[in-house]
Amino acid sequence: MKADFSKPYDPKTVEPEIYKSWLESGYFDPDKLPGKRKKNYIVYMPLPNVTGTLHMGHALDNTFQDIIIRYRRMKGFRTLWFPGTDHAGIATQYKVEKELKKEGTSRFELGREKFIERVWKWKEEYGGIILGQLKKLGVSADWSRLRFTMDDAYAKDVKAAFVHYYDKGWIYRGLRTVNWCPRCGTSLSDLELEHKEEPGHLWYVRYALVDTKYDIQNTKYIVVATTRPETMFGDTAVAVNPKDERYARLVGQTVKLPLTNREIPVIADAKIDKDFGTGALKVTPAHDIFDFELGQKYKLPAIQVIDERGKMMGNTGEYAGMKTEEARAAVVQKLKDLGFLEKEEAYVHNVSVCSRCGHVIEPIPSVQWFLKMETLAKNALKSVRSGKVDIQPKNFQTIYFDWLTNIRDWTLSRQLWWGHQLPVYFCQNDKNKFSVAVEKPNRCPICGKCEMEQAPDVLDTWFSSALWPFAGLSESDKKNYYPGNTLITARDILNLWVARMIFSGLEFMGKVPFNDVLIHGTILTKDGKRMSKSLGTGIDPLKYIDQFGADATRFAVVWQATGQDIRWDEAAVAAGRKFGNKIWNASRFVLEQSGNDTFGTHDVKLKPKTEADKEIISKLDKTKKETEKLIGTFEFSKALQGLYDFFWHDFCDVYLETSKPQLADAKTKEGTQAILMSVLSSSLKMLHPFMPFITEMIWNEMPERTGLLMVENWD
RNA sequence: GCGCCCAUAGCUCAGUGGUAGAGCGUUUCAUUGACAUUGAAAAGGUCCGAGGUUCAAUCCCUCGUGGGCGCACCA
Repeated sequence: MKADFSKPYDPKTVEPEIYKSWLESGYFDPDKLPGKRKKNYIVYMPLPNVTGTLHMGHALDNTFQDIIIRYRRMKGFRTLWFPGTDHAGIATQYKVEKELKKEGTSRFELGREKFIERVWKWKEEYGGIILGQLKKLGVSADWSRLRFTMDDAYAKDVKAAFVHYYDKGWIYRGLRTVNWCPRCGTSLSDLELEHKEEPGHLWYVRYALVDTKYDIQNTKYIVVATTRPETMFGDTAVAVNPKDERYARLVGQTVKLPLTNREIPVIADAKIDKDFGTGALKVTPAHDIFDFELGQKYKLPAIQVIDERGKMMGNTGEYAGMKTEEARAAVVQKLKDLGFLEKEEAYVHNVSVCSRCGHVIEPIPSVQWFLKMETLAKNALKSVRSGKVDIQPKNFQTIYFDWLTNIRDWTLSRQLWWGHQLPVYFCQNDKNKFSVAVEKPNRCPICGKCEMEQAPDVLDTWFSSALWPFAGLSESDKKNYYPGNTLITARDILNLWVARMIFSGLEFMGKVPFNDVLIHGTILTKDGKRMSKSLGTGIDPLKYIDQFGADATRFAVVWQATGQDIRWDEAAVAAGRKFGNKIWNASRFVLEQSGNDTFGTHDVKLKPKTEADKEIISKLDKTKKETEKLIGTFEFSKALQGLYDFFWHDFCDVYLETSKPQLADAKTKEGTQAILMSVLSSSLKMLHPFMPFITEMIWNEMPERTGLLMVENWD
C-alpha cells in the first residue's frame, strides 16, 4: 500500500485494502495485540437482528463504539469488542411467515420442523449481511469471537439460565390473562407492545339492579362506561370506589348483565377512579389485565369470550365467530335497540398493538411461563442507584427506574417456533407433570417409562439476548473477558435489553456486565420524522460510504450526534469528505517538506524557535488533553469538532502558512520540519479513532512508522 | 392522565448568569506556491411567548404555545 499523493484521496479503492490489512494483523483479537497490556477494555455490540440491514442508527452506534475501542487500543488496553447477531424470535418468524404468505402457504402447512429449517435458511442468507456492512464502516470488532444467539454453546447457557431460575423457584407456570397477538398467535411481554392513539367511543351501558329496593335517586340500574362493550359477556363484577357516595349502598348488591341476564356482584376497590366515566367499572378478568388483577384479589371467575384468533367464542350466542370489532358494533346496536345504552361519547383512547406486526393486542387468558422479577429488579435498581452502572444521559435513569419499580413478572414463553424451546419436558402419562433440565431426561422421572416431550413454547428472544455478555463464551473467555466496560445504544432497548443484561450478569456472573451505558440520540429525517423503511424515510449509510467513503460518513454521523436526536443533514457528509481532503493535502505538504529521509523519527527534541512554533506546540498539547478528556466522557462530537478546529485552522490555515518562510530560512528550517512532522504525526493518531482509513493510509508514508497506526501509542 | 426532552443565524445544531458560536448556504475579494474539496473577509439573531428571581437572564424559576419521546390501572 502506497499513499499516492499525486492524486486526490480515493476512499473507494483505499478502504477495502486498509480493512484487509487490519484483519490480517489480527489486532481486532485482544489475544493477538502487540506489547504488554494489563487492562481490558471491553465493549458489547448491540446485536443486530438477522432480519436487519444497515441503517443510520447502526452507523452512529457502531462508529461510537469503534471510536472507543480504537482509542483504548492505542492507549495500551487489551481491547475486545464482541460482535454477534440475534435470532430475534418473533421478528424473524414474522418475516419468514410473510414470505410464505406470498408463496401461498403458511407455517402450519409446512409444519414446525420444515418451518424452522426454512428460517435457518433465511438466517444463512441474510444473517451476516449487516455484519459485512459494518466492516465497510471500519468496525474493529473481534470477528473471531462472533456469536449467534442460537449457537449450540449459546443455547446451552440459555437453557442453564432457565433451569437456574426454575431451581430458585422464580419460574412458574400459570393461567393468566396476558397480552396476546392474534396475528402472531403468541403471548407478548409489556415491552413488546406499542401504544397507538385511536379515536373510539365511550359507551354508557345500564346494568339493571336485581334488588330494586336499593334503587337510589329513582334509578333502577348502574351505568358503566366502556370502550369495549363486546367483552361484557365475560364480565364478572362491577367495581366502584369505596369512597364514592353515589354507589355506597350498592356495594355487595347484584346487577344483571344486559343481553344475557347473568347476575354479577358490585364490588368496591380503591383503585377505581371515581371521576372516570360514571365511576363504575365493568370487570372482565379474562380480557383485561387490570381486571384480571382485580379478579385475583376478589376471587372473581374469569370467563373467556374471545379466542386466540381474536374472534368471539361460542358462549356469546349470536356473536360467536365475529371479529371483536364486528361484535362491538353489533352489541352496541342491540343495546341501543333494547334501551340499555344510556349515551355514547366520542373518545380518543390508546390501543396496544403488536410491535412486530401492528395487529391490535387482545388480552386473553392463557397458560404461560413467568419469571418472578422482584429480586432481579431490585438488584438491577441497586446497581444503577449505587453508581456501579452509570447510565448517561442521566434522564434515562428515570425511565430505567420507572420500569423496574413498577415491574410485573416477565412472561417468558412465546407460542412461536423460531427460538429457544423451553427446557421443560412433560410426562406423557401424566401430562400435567414435567421436569426442567438442560438435557432431556433419558428416563421420565415422573412415570419412569414414557418418552418425555419437550414443551412446544419458545423463550422470549430477550431472555437469550439478556445473557449476551457471557453466554456461549469459552470457559477462558468467561474468565478473562467478563465483565466488560461499556455499552452504547439507542434509547429504545434500554429496558428491553440493557436492564435485563444488568440483572442477568449479576445473577449468573456475580458482577454487572459493564459500568457505563451511553444512550445516544436517534437519527431522524431532516423534517424530524422517524427513519423507517416502510415509510420510505430510511437512509442506508452504504449510500454515503460508496459515494464519499467511510471516514466521511463516520465524520458526518459523529459531527451531528451531539446528544439530542439528530435531524440528519447530508451536507455533513460532504463536510467530512472535505476534511479528509484537507488531511490528505496537508500531509502531502508536510511529507514533501520534511525532506523524507533527511529527517529522522520525531523523537528529535522539538526546539521551538519562533512564536508560531511555540503557539502550535502549545495548541497541540491543549488539543490532546481536551480530546482525551472528551473521549473519556463519551463526548465524541465535541472531541471531533475540537480536532477539526485544531487541524484545519490552527495547523493548516496558520502554521502551515507561517512554516513556508520558516522553511526557506536556513536558521529555522530543520526545527520547522521537525515540528510539522510531529504535529502531523500526533494529529493522525488523534484522528484515527474517528477517521481510521485515511489516517492509516497516510501513516504508511510516515518515516517513524514501525507498524499499523491502529496500534501506535496514542500519546 | 403522569413524567421526560427540545425550541438560538436561511438550514442542521453547539453554548454561556455579564460583547452570541460552528458546519453548510449567501455576498465580496484573492489565487500558477499542500489543497478551488482553497484562503481572507462580510452580511445574517426580539436566543418561542408572558411573567418572576437578580445589579444583570438566551441561560435559573413559574405559566403558556409548538414539536418529540417514555410510562399508565387508557374502564
